Amino acid sequence: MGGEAPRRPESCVPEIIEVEMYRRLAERTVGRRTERVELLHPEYCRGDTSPDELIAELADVAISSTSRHGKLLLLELSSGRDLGVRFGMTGRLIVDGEAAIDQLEYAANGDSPSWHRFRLRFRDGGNLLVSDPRRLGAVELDPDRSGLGPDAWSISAGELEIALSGRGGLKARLLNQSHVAGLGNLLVDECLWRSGLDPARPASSVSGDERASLAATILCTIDELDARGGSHRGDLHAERQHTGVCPLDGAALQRRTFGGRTTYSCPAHQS
DNA sequence: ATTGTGGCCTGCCCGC
DNA sequence: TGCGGGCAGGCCACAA
Repeated sequence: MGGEAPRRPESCVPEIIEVEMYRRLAERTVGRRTERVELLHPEYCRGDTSPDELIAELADVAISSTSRHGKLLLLELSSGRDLGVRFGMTGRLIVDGEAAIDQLEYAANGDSPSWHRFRLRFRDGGNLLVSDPRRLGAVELDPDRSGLGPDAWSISAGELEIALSGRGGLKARLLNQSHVAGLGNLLVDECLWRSGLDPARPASSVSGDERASLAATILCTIDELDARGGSHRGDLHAERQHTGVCPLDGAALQRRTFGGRTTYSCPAHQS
């Protein structure tokens, strides 16, 4: 075996794109009525909702609509309440036995019944399932969204200006969900790489022109990677490794840590 | 108000 | 072949 190509499993860590895929899949549950909920791992119910309350509220209620704010998936219930689902780093949504990510990718990571944390059973016999090996995700009724910034998929230049105002590093601000909701480590690295901006720069040092460019890049990158199938399909992604080189100019990529997150950037064209 | 750190958890990969 | 250490893309609490 050659062993030249880096072996990195296709991963589907839920950033904004994956959660939007989950939301589209969850659309299949709209209009359907629940029969009961299975909280297969009680600790998966967090925040202000108790397991008993969750079980009671999700028995015999219809799904009215779905929405998403950043990485938070919301199922609006006919009772007027919302069911919020966070996916952490390893959460997956499966509706009626079908995953949002296409079969090949999904099979690469597999699935195990022991990872199943939460299931809504519908009266029609189908179900909505959250599978999450690491249990870093959670479900909660009426999650507080007041701390979330504007959704990255529709962020305007003005909203980005507000998000980047104040102190702090550029990457840290973009990752902080209270400033911009939805961007994760992969998308931020990809967007900054495409924009030619150094993640270490103070956020406030980004000029108006650079900000406008970054806002446009965020929108088109999300659209493009959505079309490609996920946030791990960025141009930079294959080079996110120790020997990685910039796909643009061939420079050896710089590997640093910001806020505990591994960051890859190009020292030649990101400044 | 913001950054940095550790913890939460488990799976996976690598080296021994 | 098996084992132990290190690492992981999110998020939260906490300290500084």
